[in-house]
Amino acid sequence: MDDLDWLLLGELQADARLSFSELSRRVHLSPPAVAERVRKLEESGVIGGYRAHVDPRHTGRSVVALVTMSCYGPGCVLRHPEMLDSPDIFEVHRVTGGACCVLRVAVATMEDFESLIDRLAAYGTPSSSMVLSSPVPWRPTSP
Amino acid sequence: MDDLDWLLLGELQADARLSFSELSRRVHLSPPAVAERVRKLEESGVIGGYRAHVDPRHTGRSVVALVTMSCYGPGCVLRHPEMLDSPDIFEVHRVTGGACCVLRVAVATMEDFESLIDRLAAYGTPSSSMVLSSPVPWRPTSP
DNA sequence: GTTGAAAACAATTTGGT
DNA sequence: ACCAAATTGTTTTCAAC
Repeated sequence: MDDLDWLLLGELQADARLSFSELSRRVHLSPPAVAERVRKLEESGVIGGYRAHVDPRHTGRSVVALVTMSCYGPGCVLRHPEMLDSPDIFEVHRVTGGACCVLRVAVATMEDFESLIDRLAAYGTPSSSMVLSSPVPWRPTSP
Repeated sequence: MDDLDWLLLGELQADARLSFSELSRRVHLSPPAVAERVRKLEESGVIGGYRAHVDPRHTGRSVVALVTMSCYGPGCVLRHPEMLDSPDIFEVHRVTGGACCVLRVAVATMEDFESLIDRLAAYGTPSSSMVLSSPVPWRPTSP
């Protein structure tokens, strides 16, 4: 991971669809050199994939929330992956502190949200914070 | 947004580097049709960009946390964007509830984390949950 | 890591249903 | 809205260095 790798990572984080040729122009390296560096970044796991980013709010999922689950023991939602296998749940993070995990969820309506919370409540105590806006929706990893 | 659009979104969320030709094969549509549909998805904002996903933990940032900031009034961190302009802060979400915002942060060491918390404490009261693991690190948006 | 050439591939335009 | 065909251009991938 030298400066050149970070340059490539920066470009690909900003636009994952850049061709090796275009990348080679931007970082002033030959296309084969770029291809091999990117391949190594992929194989080493630094690049975990290339994704089109879809804003849930642009697809009818206008209710976004962070749901903190307090549930320990055998009933904990983390021990029931089928519950977490919902298209409404976009991220699950196990955390330290008074809660066991934090979920990022996005649904179309408050009614859907209520129903999701009801389902989650079977495993523990959900505590919800509605996301009003995201001043920093995302930032690239940099050195 | 019909079924075909969702099919395309699914493919591009799984692999943003697919060519229009390859996409056209997968969804059984001609390349020009795919190109125009994707262009429309981009222009309408449904596709917000294409990003290489870099796992911070693979780049030395092994300390990941969710930091909840309690700070209201003129001193609130949300009114000081320069504070949020840090390479250690990857997401900022304004939320309802007892807190004003939630930050996803990733740093190399606990020492770095301590220093970040110290800086944040100038604006309000940070409450940190360390991310132990992410059972669902990410899920694509689907209908 | 570079260069240059060959082969493969992809994007776009056109004309049409 | 879509397809097919052809053109044009680009990208990738060899090889040799």
